[in-house]
Amino acid sequence: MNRYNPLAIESKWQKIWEDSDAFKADDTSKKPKKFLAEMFPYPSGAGLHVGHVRNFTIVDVLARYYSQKGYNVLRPFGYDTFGLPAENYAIKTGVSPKVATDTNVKNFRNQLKKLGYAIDWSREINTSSPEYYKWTQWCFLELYKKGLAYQKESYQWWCPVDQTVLANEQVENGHCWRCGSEVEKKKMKQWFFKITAYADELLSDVDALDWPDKIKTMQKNWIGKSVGAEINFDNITVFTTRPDTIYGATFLVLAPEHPLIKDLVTDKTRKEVEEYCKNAIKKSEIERQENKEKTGVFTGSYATNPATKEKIPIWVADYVLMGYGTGAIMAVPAGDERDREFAEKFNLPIVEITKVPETPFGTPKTTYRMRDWLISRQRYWGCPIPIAYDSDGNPHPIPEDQLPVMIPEVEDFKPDNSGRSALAKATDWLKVTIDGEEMTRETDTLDGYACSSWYLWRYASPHCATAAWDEKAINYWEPLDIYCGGDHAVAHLLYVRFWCKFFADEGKLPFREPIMKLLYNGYINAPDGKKMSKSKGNVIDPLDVINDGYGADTLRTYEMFIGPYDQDAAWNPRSVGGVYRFLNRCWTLVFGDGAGANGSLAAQHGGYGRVLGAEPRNDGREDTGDVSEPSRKALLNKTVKKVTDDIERAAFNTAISSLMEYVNELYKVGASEEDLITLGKLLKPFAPHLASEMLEQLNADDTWPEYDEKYLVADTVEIIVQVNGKLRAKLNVPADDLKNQAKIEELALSDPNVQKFVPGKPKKIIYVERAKLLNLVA
RNA sequence: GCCCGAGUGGCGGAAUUGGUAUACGCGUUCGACUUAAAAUCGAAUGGUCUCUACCAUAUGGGUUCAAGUCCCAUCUCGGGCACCA
Repeated sequence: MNRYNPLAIESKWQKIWEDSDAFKADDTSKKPKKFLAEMFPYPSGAGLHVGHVRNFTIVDVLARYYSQKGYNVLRPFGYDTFGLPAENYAIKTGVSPKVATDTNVKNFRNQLKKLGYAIDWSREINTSSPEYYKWTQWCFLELYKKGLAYQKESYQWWCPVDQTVLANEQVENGHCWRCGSEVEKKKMKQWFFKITAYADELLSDVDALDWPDKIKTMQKNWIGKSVGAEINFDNITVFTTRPDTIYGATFLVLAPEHPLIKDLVTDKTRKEVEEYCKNAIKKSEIERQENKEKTGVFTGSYATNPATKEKIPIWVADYVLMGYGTGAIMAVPAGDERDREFAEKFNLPIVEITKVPETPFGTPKTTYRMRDWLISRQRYWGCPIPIAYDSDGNPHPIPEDQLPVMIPEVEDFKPDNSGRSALAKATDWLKVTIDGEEMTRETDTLDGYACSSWYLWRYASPHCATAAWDEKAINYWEPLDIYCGGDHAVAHLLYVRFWCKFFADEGKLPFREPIMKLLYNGYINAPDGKKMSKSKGNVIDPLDVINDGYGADTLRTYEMFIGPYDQDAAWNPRSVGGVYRFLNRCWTLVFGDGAGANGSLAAQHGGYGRVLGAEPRNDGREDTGDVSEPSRKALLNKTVKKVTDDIERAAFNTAISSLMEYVNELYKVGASEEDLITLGKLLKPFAPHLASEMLEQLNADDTWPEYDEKYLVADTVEIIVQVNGKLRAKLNVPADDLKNQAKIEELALSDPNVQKFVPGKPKKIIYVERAKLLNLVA
């Protein structure tokens, strides 16, 4: 007896797709293009998890849907391979990050193929391959040439025991993640990208994007535009958004890092102020957050309030941040809660604001919360910054013809105790000659987000050897039509917009926004509703689900059925079984005993399938295989419309539920060949292997079915009759009568149940043809 | 603290423009098939109640012929930001 055997069907089709390069995108096609991508993954040693599967399947459903619809689809794949896990693994085991990464990529690729994704494998990219990072370095130099990559002294986490720089995520509650000792801040020269140069445009262009409001709001808040004024209090400039409250300003507060403090202290206050500043600067942001209790010291100096002409004291406090505005504020305790708290603690005057200045004060000024993007990483496993220093310590770009600056092979991957990455251990590599001058290479590498800030453009021409991206390919494919991911709401999605605007200004991209539509998917949690984690032992391995016998089609369809794509969902093993049952029913319709082992149902039954009559019913009900042609057509067309509309609006869960309804109905009324072909086509984006098998058996292609409006209109319609908004009767009338309100009213009023609730003449009658509803007000 | 989002059966969820609340799936129950079980197929399944009636979409108000959907207030949960002047 035939049985649905997903694993056999899936390996068969995966081989066919692989052998035929089935998903290769055509760079010159005249068909309309669709370019879709997921946020490319960091290939961890653990392999794919169910969250990846959700993310990638959404893209796959859309990619397959659009190619079935006749679009020229580009659906590439890549790996974000630089990063700390590989480096830490290397430090621990001595295995080179390159070797470990290659293994992980290979594993990911095999797993992706087991899921049947419609990926154009000829476009695979990998950010740690020299042919890729050569162009990341080129991007850096473009920014450098325009002054948008620059160096600045900045504080960096430093572990005094390990003698090493730490990344933010390696600091846990102010302690080194490895040795547990308290970390310090160390002032070091660091590279930055001047993203703030684009703050205004990044903000104003957000609104027009077809992105979730949540992400748009987060980006806006992150950029954090404030319009205010700068006002001089003698030689101290403050920033305020409320210049109108200046009559209430009773003291000034400077950030501990403020450069003027040293000039303001007196012999009496110097020691105390210096001590305070030193401690405040050393404090981590976490500590500043934890301790909201106001602290501060008086500098000993006074400034003049330009409005009241009064002398007001100048204080230093760590609740004022050097990185925002001017690093100095006028404190208005009567108007600002923080200033009030500070004034109360230190007994400073609180003066009600009785007067508003007649003329606007100071210079209008706009500031942003967003800071420039710190890109220096003192790490080995990253893209080397293509810079060298001359004997005076001045930076020079590595000439373009010397790119890529390759990552040197080293034995020991630990950063050294000078705060430099392991690159500093490659002594030969460090030396470089530029224009005849011997120089020393930069040992910092780039933040991984730099590598992912341009990969979407590389996808258009991933093997282009003469440029980061080929102009023709960019013009054809870009910008990206649909991007899907569940992370990086601000960082990556802001950086890629920043680079896009920069390269557009350079004339290298013909658009100013890189991503037209964003689908931001939710997480998949463990069956207990908690986050999956190795330590909790509640991880569901997607490959286990496949190999348990459910197969990739069930896994994919289940993850699309689990709930709205943008909401978090908990894994439910029983529901996986339900989806498997559904696919099994689909299979049975075409291949089951009732369908006959050879040939389609239509061939066997001369038009109508089932299944019908092939097995006698044993449930005592009549076979309804002779259901009328119009109602059969109505069902089919209704389903095509529903599934099409649902995929378009990314409602994958309801698309699948309407396919389930369709199948349930076909079991009752029998399936025609057209029904089965339509089912196969509609099912293919979700369960491509099974659907391909069905369509092959039925001798059909996979073109997306069209629906015909005329079949959606049934010959009879059901009218809802309400009394005072409550359902009291349902009327079945010929469709033509929908226009005839008088007749419907008459029918409704003659219904005995309606008469019970409407004893006399109704006070008011509302008829809504669109909703097929009549409401009588009694 | 501020800014978003959400709250619907035993469970996941559906209801797209204010118009039949609970689609679809899980679970449960019953039936068919079977020596039996599994699988499969069919039926039932919000609550109260014998009466096809009343009550139910977090809570309390409101607007409307009509509210899960709109407005106001409250509670709970989730996410983001967190001394940004």
